[in-house]
Amino acid sequence: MKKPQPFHPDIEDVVPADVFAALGDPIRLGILVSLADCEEVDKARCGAFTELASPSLLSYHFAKLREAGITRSRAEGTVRFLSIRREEFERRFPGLLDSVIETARRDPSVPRVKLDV
Amino acid sequence: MKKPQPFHPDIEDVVPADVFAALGDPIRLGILVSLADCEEVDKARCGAFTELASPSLLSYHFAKLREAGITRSRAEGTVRFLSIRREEFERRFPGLLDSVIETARRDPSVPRVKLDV
DNA sequence: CCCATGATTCAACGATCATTGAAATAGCAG
DNA sequence: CTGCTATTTCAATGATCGTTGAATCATGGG
Repeated sequence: MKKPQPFHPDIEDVVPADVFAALGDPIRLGILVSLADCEEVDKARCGAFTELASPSLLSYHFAKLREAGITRSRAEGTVRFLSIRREEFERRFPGLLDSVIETARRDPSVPRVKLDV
Repeated sequence: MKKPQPFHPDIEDVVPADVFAALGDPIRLGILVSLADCEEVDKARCGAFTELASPSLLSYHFAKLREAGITRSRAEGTVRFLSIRREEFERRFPGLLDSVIETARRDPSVPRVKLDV
């Protein structure tokens, strides 16, 4: 059986309160800024975030971000790649993601991971 | 005994994850955009929000917004006035509040109240 | 002083959350 | 097929959340 690609909500179904709820956790903000700071777009493995939390907890947080329409997760072989749904999200909530990322990036309370080689 | 003015966190102690958590509820977003759309700045009574929820539930949500550093609450006689901590918040998280409010304002899922006379 | 008004506090509830560790799954390499 | 690696799922936990309704408190007006 093929491993199914995970569920991604239609961006139009995403609602502001759910987005903010998903952002309301330091680990998830850490995942987001780490992704945003990653040069190699769409090349961030899930396994690269282990400094932030245990694998199973990461999986939980990945799902939260994904279900809030913020990130996309693509299975490729045994690995999963994570990326931000930039263009779609920008269309849906213009300007929001940029200031969220800027805010999180500036703040030392948000944990980080270096994703680039 | 004088009714004590409620607790407001030092804006420097406010952390992004807590801000987003506070924004992660439709009623609280509704309070925020209603405040933002109010012409008479600093003149919004707590009691003007009863369309959004019961008094006790409103009180709960007011506290969440206040403790996240987003709003200010000033007791004056038997009435309490609510306002957004605009300047302070803008200094602490430049640009964030504007795009949050714009996002919430644009979205029909966020309930609203008409505060002006 | 008593009462009405505006608002908060409290106790309770079920629901969801973040976290853990163990088990399951899928693909790849031998 | 066998095992190895990357990741998710599941079951269980305690904590926090959103909501309700009753009780409380503070203030101003009669």
